[in-house]
Amino acid sequence: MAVSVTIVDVAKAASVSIKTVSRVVNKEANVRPATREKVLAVIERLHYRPNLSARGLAGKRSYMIGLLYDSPSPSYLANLQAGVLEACQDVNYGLALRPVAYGDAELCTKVIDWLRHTMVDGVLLTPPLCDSVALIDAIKDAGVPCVVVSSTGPGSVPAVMIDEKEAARQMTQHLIQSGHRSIAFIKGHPDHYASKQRFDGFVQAMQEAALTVDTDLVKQGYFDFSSGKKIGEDMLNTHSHPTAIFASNDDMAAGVIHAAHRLKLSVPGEIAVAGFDDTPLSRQIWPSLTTVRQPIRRIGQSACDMLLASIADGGCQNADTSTIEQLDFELKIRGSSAPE
Amino acid sequence: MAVSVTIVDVAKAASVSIKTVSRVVNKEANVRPATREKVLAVIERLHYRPNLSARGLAGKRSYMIGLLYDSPSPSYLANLQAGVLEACQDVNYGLALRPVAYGDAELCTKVIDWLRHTMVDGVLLTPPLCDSVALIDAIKDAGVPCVVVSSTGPGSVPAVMIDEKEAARQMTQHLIQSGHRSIAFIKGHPDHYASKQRFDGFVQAMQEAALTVDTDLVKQGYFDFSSGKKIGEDMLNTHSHPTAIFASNDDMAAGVIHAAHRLKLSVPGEIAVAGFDDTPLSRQIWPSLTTVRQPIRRIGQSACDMLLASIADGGCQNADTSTIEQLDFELKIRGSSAPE
DNA sequence: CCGGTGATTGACAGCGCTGTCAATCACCGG
DNA sequence: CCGGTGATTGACAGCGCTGTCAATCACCGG
Repeated sequence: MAVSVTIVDVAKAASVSIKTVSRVVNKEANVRPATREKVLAVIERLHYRPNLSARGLAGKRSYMIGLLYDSPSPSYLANLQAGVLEACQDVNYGLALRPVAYGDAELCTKVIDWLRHTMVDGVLLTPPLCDSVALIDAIKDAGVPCVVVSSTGPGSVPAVMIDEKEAARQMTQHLIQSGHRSIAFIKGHPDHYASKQRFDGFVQAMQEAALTVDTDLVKQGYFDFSSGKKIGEDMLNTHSHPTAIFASNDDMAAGVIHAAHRLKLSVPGEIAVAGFDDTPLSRQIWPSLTTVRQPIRRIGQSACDMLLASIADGGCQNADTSTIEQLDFELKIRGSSAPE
Repeated sequence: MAVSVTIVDVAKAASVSIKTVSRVVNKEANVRPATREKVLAVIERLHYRPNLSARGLAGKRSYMIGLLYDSPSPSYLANLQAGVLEACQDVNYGLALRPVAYGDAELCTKVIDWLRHTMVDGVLLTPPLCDSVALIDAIKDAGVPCVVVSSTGPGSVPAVMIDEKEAARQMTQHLIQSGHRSIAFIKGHPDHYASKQRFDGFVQAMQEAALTVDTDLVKQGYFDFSSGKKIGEDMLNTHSHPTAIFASNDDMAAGVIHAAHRLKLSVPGEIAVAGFDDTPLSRQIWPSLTTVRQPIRRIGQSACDMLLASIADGGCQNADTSTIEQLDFELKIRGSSAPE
C-alpha cells in the first residue's frame, strides 16, 4: 500500500505533540484556537487522514457502524445505504454491512458474535429485524447503541420513520374520494410492524367514511410481487370484484396490475390500484402506480446521524428517552388510480 | 463495547506463543499439525476472532476491500454486493463501499486519496468506472490490486463478465427467428464499454441474417427508463415503426413498453421488445420482458474471489497475466417477444 | 554417535493512534 | 507581586496483532 502521512508527521510539522494533533482531529475541547488553526492548516497541507485501524485499536471505538438487514428490496437497500453512507462520510465513519435472516433461530447469537468481532460502535436495524424484541434486547445488553429505521412496535429504541398509519389513511381517503366504495386491502408481511400500521390506517379511513371493511377483501400478502399477483388473480377473477385494491407495498401492487392485465381488465377503469413506497418500479410499470413516497434515503441519513450522535454522547444508556423522528411522506397520485 | 477474547488468551489456553496462534489463524505453513489442531480447538472453544483493527495496524494489510460504483441500478448494486459480501465473509474480509461520480474531474485524486485513507487491500471496479483508463492506471500506480466487474475495453486488468456481444447476438437471433425483420436497437450509455459490445452483437446477428441495420432505427440511450421511454415514443409514433425493439437494458426496455401502452400498441403483437439484465423489473412489468440473464451475484462473488486471491498472492504486479473469467448468461424468453 | 539441514517455535519490536495523568501555562483576586 | 484555579499541553503506556529474526527442534546421512 501507498505510504501515508501519520500523526507524527503532522505533529512535527506543526511543532506540537501528537496528542494535540489527536485532540484537534477529534474535535476535543480545550485546545487554544490558535493551536487548532495551526494544526488544521498542517493537516490540510499534508492531506493527513487518521488511520482507522490505529484509532480502533487505541480507542474504545472502532469508528464503524453496522447496518443489519434481511433481504430488503434492492431499491430500499440502495437508497437507505446511500443515505447512511452520506452521514458516515461526514464524520469519517465506516459502514459494515451485515445481511441476516430474520427467521434464523440463532439470529441473536450470530449478531452478538458479529458485534463483538467487528466492534462496531452502533447498529442500524431495518425491518423486520427491528421488530424482534429479543434481538433489540440482546443488542442493548451488549451495550451497543442502536437506532431503528422505520416504525417499531415493541421495545423502546430511537427510530426514524414516516407516519405509516396516517399515510395509509390518506391513501385510502384518496381512493374513497375517487368514488370507490368496494376497496380491497393486501396486507404486508406479518413479521413487519409497518404492515399492521398500514392496515390500521386503511381501516380508520374506511370507518371514517362509514364504509365496511369486508373481510373477504382483506388478504395476507408478503411484500413480494408474486403474493400480490396471486392475490390479484384470485380477487379479480370474480364477476363482482372490488373497484380498487390498496396493496401495502409497490411490489404487491405491481403484482395486482400484472394480474389485471392478464385478465384483460383495464387499470384504473375497471380496477384502480395503489401501492406504498414509491420504488422506481412504480414509475416504470403501466399504468404508473399511485403510491406513497417514503424518503428512504433521508430516513437512512437521519437514522445514521441519530446513531452517531448517541455514540458521541457516550454510553447513552438512557434507553427511556427513545427519540422518534418522523419524516414527511407524500402521496403520489398516478395513472393506476386516476386516468392519466 | 463488549470485551473480546484476545490472542493472548488463546495462546495461554493452548500453551503456545501468540505468534503460533497468529500462524494458525493466518493459515501459514510450517506449523506442526498437532499444534495446529490444538490451537484450532482452543479458538473454537473460546470463540476467538482476531481483532481487525489490530491486524490492520500490525500487518501490511487492512483486511478490507473496496467496492467503487457510480449510481448503478439498485438491483445491480444489491445483487453484486450480496455476492461480494459472501466472498468476503468466507475469508473474514471487510467491505468498504465507495460511491463516486464517473464524470467528476477529480475522480482519480479522490479515489487515490480514499485508497490511502482506508488502506483497502484491493478494489473492485464496476462499470463505467472500469472503462476509465486513467482511473485504472492510477490505481495500479498506487500498487493496489484491482478486479473489474463486467467487460472492460482498454487496460489489461483481471475481469469477470459474461460474453456481452454473444448474448446480444443470440437475443437478436431470437427476434429474427420470431419473424422480425425491421428491428430497432437502443444503445446503452456511451460511457459503458458493454454498450458497444451489445451493439456489436446486434449488428453481427443482423448481418449474419443478411438484414440491414437501418441507422434510423439505432438510437442512443442512457440505460435509464426515461431515455427508453422517450425513444420508444418517438419511434412508435410513426405509422411505419419497426416490429421489434431491442433495448440494451431492462430499464430502457421498460420505457419502450411504457410508451407502447401509452400509444395503445399491443406488446408483443404490434411491437416486440427485448431487454438485457433480467432485473426484477423485467418480471414485474406487463407483459413480462424478454431479456438476457446475467448472474450478477455470482459475478460479484467471482470477482471478489479473484481479487482476494491476487491479494493473497502478494504484490501480483504482473498485470500482464490479466485473467478474464466468463460466466454463463441465459436468454429469458418471455411475454414481450412471444405471446404468453 | 556427530554435524548439518530444514521445519517449527518464540521473543520482541513496533504499527499509529487514544487514554491517563502529570506538567505547564494564563490569568484571576487580594 | 503572590498563590490559586482552570485551561492547555505533552510524556508515555498500551491497544492486539504481525513481521523479523534468532533459537530450538526433529531427523537425516555418514
